[in-house]
Amino acid sequence: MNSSAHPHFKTHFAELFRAAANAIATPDANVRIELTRTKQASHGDYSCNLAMQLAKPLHKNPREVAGLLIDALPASPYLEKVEIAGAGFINLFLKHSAKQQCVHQVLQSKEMFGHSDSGQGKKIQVEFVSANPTGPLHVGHGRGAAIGASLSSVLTAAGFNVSREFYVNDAGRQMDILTLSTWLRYLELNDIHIPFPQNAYQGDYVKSMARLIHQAHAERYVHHPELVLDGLPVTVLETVVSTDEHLDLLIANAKKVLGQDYAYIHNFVLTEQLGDCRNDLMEFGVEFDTWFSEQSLYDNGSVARTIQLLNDKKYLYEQDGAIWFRSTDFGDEKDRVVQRENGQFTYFASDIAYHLNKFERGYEQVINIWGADHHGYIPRVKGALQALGLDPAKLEIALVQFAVLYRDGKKAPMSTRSGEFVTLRELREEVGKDAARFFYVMRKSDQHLDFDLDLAKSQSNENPVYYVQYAHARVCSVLAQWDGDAADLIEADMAALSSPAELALLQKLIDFPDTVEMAAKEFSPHLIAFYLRELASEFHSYYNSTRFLVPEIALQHARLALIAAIRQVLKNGMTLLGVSAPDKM
RNA sequence: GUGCCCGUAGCUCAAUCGGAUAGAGCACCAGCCUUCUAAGCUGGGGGUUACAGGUUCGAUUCCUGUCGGGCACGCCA
Repeated sequence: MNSSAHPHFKTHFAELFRAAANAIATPDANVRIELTRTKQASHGDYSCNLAMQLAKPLHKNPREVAGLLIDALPASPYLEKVEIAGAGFINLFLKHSAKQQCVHQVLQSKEMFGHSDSGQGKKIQVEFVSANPTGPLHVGHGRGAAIGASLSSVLTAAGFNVSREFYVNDAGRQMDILTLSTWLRYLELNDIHIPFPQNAYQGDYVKSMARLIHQAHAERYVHHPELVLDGLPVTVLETVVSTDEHLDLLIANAKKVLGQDYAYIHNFVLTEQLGDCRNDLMEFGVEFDTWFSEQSLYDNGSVARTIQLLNDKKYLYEQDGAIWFRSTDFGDEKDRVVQRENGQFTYFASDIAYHLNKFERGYEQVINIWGADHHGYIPRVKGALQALGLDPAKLEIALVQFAVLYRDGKKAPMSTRSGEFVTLRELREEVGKDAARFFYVMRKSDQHLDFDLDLAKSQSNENPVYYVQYAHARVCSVLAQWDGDAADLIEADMAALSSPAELALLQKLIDFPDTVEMAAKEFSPHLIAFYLRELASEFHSYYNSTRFLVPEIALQHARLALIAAIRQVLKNGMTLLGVSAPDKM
């Protein structure tokens, strides 16, 4: 990347303009040097608005400043010409040779093209998915998984030291409800029929787990129904009334009558669901470096210690028998309970401990990918970090809007508890991993995603991932029919590539590293998806207008080298998104 | 009711911390396969960037208000 033969143009030109700005003795040397790619060919390849920024402090009109800057601009071997345009833009035109050399760079760097060291090895953690292990992942989780995985890959490519983490909520009430649900299903298998609460987990996977326990342990966990229903109103015997109190009583009874066996069932369902989740995600191309247990924060005293720390700093107070954190000191709407009247810590309490733990592990930047419905939770978490003396700016919360499912043109219901949901696994099996991964990151993460199941399942040519993959397969096909060795193309002379389409393609390849950097900086993997579609589009157009296997060897090799480079960049981009790059379609 | 996010072509979405004539895909219309993969390409119509003000050389972008939509407002997780 840093070879003087292959400069990073934006950086290179920024240095030239910095020198020019200093030379004309600007009173404000702190201006940011901005270089942007132009939209129109008549505006050159790169544009700089420095003259307009300096016009005011220099008390001169922008075009005059532009003239001074150009006069002071050090010579560059890559520039064909420099022009003043519009209100004072300075447009840079690259020499053809400067563009052509990027083919060599791509073919030499191979899968590393697009990688940079701009992240400087900074330790950064991305926490995502973190779904309750109480049932199969659904298509909503899928979006967080796809965005988190792609963003992690992008950050890695941009030179960050990335750690992917899944926070396992194994300590809460939801796990108790799943444990109870499984046990009730197990009792049914033993001909003990207790009305199954509506707000318990209804899914078939609960029955499956009950069968596994039944097969392995027969009637070992059977208890008399009267004990199970102890203390519950008589009416529940006939109905499936389902209040939280009802459920909590059942859970309490289960813990009482099962004793040590409760922990066994709890652990069994947790292990089952976590294993299922892990496999599901692995098949989706999503893997984690760390699966972090919430329960461990209780077991090793982290939660109690963290709360004590907040208390020492005078951010806690007691009211109505509960312990509150004064989050309003940090802009939250109201104070929040960290320890309930019954002595139980809240989820918020363990979450504070968790975030403190993240920074204790040395991460310089932490990114949480959350569903947008959690946005109200941000002020209290950031507030807690601030209270603990940490910089809340080091925690970045990326909100992901839920995917809204459409089936037969209507919204599909989504509720884990009721069992009416489309699972991620189902989606993968029907539309394929590639389509699902690409589809999920096709739009900005803070935008709603309308997921048309019928369209996604139809395998029609409307699926955008095929368009990009097809470009890759087409290049493979051409190179397979050429009787040379692709490795030799690195030596090809690119001077023959001078048509507008070819020069535009060369510039597009040059743009790839910038796009990766931008995606990393803005936490926006969708930029990669858009880039790939644009590159594929330009290639398809080029393919239809130009023959590659032409008789003139120099021209043939130059064109083949170009499409080989395009193939490499398409593959690198698709890899970032977890999409495969097939050789044939 | 309060807070946060959003409102761009018929539909789904882009637009590089404020830049030049706001761009793609789908849909619609008209064309292109005896030539390297037609899952492709070429051309066409489509817009007061919800609305009204403000800030400045310049606003889809920033500020205020109105309208419309989403989400959140537990001693749940």
